[in-house]
Amino acid sequence: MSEHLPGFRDFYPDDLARRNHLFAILREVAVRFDFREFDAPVLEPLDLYLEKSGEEIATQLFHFTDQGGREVALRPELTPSLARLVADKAESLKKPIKWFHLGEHFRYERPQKGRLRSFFQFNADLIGEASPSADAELIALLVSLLEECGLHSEIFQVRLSDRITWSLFLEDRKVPQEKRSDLLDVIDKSSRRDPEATLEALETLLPGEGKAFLDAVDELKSIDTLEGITERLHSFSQSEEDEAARRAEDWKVLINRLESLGCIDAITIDLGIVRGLAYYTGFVYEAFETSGESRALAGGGRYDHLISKLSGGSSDLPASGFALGDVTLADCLEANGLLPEIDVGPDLYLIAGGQDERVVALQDSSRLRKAGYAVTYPLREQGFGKQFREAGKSGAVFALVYGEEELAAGKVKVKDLTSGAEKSVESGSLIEELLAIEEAGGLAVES
RNA sequence: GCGAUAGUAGCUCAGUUGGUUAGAGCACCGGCUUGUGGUGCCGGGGGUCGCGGGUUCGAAUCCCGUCUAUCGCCCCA
Repeated sequence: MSEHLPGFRDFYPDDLARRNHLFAILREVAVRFDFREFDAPVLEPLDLYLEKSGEEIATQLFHFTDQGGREVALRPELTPSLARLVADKAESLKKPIKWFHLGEHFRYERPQKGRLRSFFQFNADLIGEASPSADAELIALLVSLLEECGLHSEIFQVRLSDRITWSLFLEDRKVPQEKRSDLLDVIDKSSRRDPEATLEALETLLPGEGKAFLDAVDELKSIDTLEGITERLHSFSQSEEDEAARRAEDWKVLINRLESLGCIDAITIDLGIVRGLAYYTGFVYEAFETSGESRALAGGGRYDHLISKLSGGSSDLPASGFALGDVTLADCLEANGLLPEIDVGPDLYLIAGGQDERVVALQDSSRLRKAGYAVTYPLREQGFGKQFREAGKSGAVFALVYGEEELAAGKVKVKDLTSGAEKSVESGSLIEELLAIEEAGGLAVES
């Protein structure tokens, strides 16, 4: 039955109106935070993605060989393209770079709730600033985006974590360097896996120490206050100026900024968030519905070495950013009754009695359209009753009636389709009259 | 890629232990209606019952396969 490819969507006008409405909100909020919109190609060299993520990623890409023999792929994410844009002009771009992007992405994966093969993603990145103030700005933007879509902190929370804190934890426990990335992976999964499986995985990596390690991990994950984090980090410290002490200071700066920016209510400290990706280097976060079940609304974090890696070392800039997907966002809004029905009706619906009246109505439609009104009229000859019915169903704000009487008197009858009230106006001053009526908030019913 | 459940009109669904020409509401189109709609009345179009095969005198109904969707696993940039 399905006419589109699996994981792809058709957007009928009502659907697209809703999508555009949401996108307009996202764009507007991003601009308020002084982020600039950019774009990049949808189709990129396959290598761009293999370099970042390895060969295995190819099975999850839409990729093919083009007629020129080039291996190409539809973009599954934006970061590699962004890194190229930034690296190419790293010298001349004013720092910090605050850019955002809203576009379609493609991943060849099993479609599920909240995850399709084609989806739109809002990306925001802040490049060239390594301090936690940049992370705070991004998180504040994320919270604002969700709030302006109608959500609030009782519906969603941004779970905040830090990979450096985890590294210091591993360091403190004297875990060999080569096992750290695997352990972070196990820790990342531990929140959505049953404890037995986690214990088993830990025991494999650290024979004999699995249980003790798991207890220590759970203890760290249970911390949900700045004081708790600070205390724990100082327990890793050897001196007042080592990395653990500096990280405690970073946490303090970040949390204080988030407080000042007014979004602390939407933040939960939760070290259970690690994010699977190896390239994250600092604070990481994911936005979730508090109701629990659904997948992350958004996710992001700091990736200080990625631009260097993707640019082949030609430029090295600290960076941080997040992505917000349209599928989970729309699901969340719908579940909370916040998906608006967008009215796509015209401003004016013209109703004409006969041939002569129609000529005048069409002439007016031309004037009105040039003046900026969305104008429509029935394409076929129809009776008044029928035309009024159509006018009502069209969603138009006003009907303009061109009948025999109006034509003879050089007038047009304006009908407010919401209130049902009518007013005859001089044909020559129609636009002025319409403006006055709109100014007054419509035509009132005579009492 | 692996398991589980489902699939009947554009949408939501009904369809008796297998039995004539598969129905309803909403939506859509037309008429009543060349001067008043969204909210009246009458009528109409629209289905290879997801697709393919099998069992049977006969299949929307039972069996197998397949596709798609949903849920769980893997993954989640």
